[in-house]
Amino acid sequence: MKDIKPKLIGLFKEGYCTPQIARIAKRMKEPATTIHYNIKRMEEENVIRTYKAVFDYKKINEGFCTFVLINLSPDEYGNPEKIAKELAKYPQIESIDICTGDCEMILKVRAKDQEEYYNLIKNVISRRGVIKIKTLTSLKQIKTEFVETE
Amino acid sequence: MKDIKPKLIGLFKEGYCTPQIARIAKRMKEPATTIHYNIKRMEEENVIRTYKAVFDYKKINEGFCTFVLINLSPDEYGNPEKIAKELAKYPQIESIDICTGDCEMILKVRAKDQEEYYNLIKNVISRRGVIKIKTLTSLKQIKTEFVETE
DNA sequence: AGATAAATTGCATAATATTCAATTATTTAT
DNA sequence: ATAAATAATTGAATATTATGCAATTTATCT
Repeated sequence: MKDIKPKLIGLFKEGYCTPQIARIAKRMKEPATTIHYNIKRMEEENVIRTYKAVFDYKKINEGFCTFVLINLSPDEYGNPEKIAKELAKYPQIESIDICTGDCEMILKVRAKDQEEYYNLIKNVISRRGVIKIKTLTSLKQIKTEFVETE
Repeated sequence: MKDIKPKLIGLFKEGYCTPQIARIAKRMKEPATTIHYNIKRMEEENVIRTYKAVFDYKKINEGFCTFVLINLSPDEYGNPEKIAKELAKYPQIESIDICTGDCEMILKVRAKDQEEYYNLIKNVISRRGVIKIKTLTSLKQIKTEFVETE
């Protein structure tokens, strides 16, 4: 048996999906060509970045979700983006934002469990320039990526 | 001229997309029927919740992004989900999580600008049961919904 | 090991996206 | 205000792609 599921999940996290033009056309009561034209324009203008899947993360072994508030040392204030872009490579990190307020950076992280998260903190997130980390653990997700999770 | 764009954005936020089976099959060097079978199974098992678009939010008038840390009054600790589910109706709210740590609930919000966000705080997020709100404003988004942004 | 269920696959067909050319609407320049 | 140019809409034809089905292989259970 081939282990297709993990590969599919990988591809679907960032793309490999496409709009359902016929269904949209029916729903909006417009010709499919009109819908097609408008969508292609939005793609060309980069209004739409990608089409992707949203998962039940518990079911794909990413049930442990946290928000990580990060403080940087003053020497790093100049280019927080350098650190951010390195972190972006890690597939457990759903989002990265440079912030104002109590912290300079906020991550949303999805790991298998507390242990995997701990390793991520130890090996990836803790690094020169990061002087403080505060974790808020999600106990229950009501909505994610604009999708209500029942 | 028809105003198709906003309607498309609404549909694409939560669905109206579908996997590109042929492209995945080519990429993974497997027969399309095999890919099809595996995807359908993941859909039936609700491993995949939906297929959707990811936007350049600045370009769709949702450039003002914040994380909102919410404290609830002790009387509401019993069912934070009630409030959460009411908030979930609002399309500006990308995610809602019930948390441990410094707050009981954390939202990710995308509004047009500070003014629209202010109105959301006043009219929607502030309500009986919410005793404290702290906003962290995103200055720059490096990654969102698992997708690196530019 | 044999029986049962699950997964993989090729082929045929149905559904869908895409191209193209023509028409209509909108914007720009004079 | 009008003409010219550009952008958006559309239907019909075609090219791609998903899907259903039956056969085969692989895995699971007793």
